[in-house]
Amino acid sequence: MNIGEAAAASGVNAKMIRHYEDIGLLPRPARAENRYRRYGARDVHELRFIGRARALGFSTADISALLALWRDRGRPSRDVRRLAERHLDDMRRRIANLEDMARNLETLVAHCHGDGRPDCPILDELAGVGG
Amino acid sequence: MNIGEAAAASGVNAKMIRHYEDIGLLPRPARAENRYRRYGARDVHELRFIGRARALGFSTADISALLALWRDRGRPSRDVRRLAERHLDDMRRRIANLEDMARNLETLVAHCHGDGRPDCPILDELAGVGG
DNA sequence: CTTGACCTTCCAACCATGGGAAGGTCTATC
DNA sequence: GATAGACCTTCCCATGGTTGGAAGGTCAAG
Repeated sequence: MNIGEAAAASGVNAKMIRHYEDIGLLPRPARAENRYRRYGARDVHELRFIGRARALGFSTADISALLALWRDRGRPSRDVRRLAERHLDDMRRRIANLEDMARNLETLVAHCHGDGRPDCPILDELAGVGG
Repeated sequence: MNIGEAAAASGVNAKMIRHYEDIGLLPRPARAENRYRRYGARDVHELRFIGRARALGFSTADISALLALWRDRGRPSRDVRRLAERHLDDMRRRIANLEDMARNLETLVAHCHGDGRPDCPILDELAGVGG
C-alpha cells in the first residue's frame, strides 16, 4: 500500500510517516518502480504503536527505545517499566509546574475587578508593585 | 548599564534580552559609542515584568499585549483580566491533557511486573494487544 | 602588551508538526 | 489519447523559547 493508505490505516499522517523515517524511527520502506514507498501490515502496526505512544506523551527518542524493546521478544519488562516511570515523572513535574502557574494566576484573576476601572492586581504583580 | 548588568539586575539573561528586542517585545535601547547597548532602571523594570510574566507561563505574544496594557495607564482592567483568563483556560487544557496521559500510563505501569519477565502490559497496550 | 571578561552579530540546534513549492505518476472520464 | 484531479516525490521553511557557539570588537587590570 502507498503512504496515503498507510496513513489512513494507522492514523499517522503521511508527513509524519516520512519524518519518522527521516529520524530513523522507522526503517526505510521498499519502493515501487515509481519510487513510491510501499507499506505492509507490519508497518501499519508499527505506525499504530507510534501513534499510541505519542498519545501517552512519549518523545520520539523514548518511542525509538520502546520500539526496540518491543521488537526484542526476550527483553525484561523491567526495562520498559523504568522508561515509562521516567516519562511519568517528567509529566508529573510538568503538571506540577503548570498547576503552580495556574494557581498563582487564578489568585490574581480573582482579585481583579475586570471592569472599566484601570487598577489591576495582575499588572501590579507583574510590575512588582507590592510584591 | 551594559546588557550583562541589566541581565544580572533583572534575572533575564543577556541572550534573551537581545531576543526580546529582536521580536519587538522591547524597544531598541540606546547605544554607547562602542555600540554596546545601554540600559536604565526603566528597562530593568520591564525586564523584571517580562520575567514574572514568563514565570506565569504567558507567551511572548501575550506579554507584548500585557506590556502595552501596562504602559497604558487608563486601560480597563477588563482587558487584562480577559487576557489572563484566556491564558488560564489554555493552561487548564494543557494540564487536563497531561493528567489524562499520566493517568493512563500510571495504570499500565501499575500492571507491569517490572522484573526479569518479558511480558509487559505497557508494550501490549502500545502494540494494540487486547486493546 | 597581554589576558580575560565583556560586548557585537550571525548561524544553528532542539522538538513535533505543518505549509507549500516544483515536479513526477496514476486513474477516471470524455 | 488528452485532460483533470488525486496522489506521490524531494526540498525548504516556519513555529516558540531557549541555548550554544563562532568570529570579531572593546575594555580594564596587570
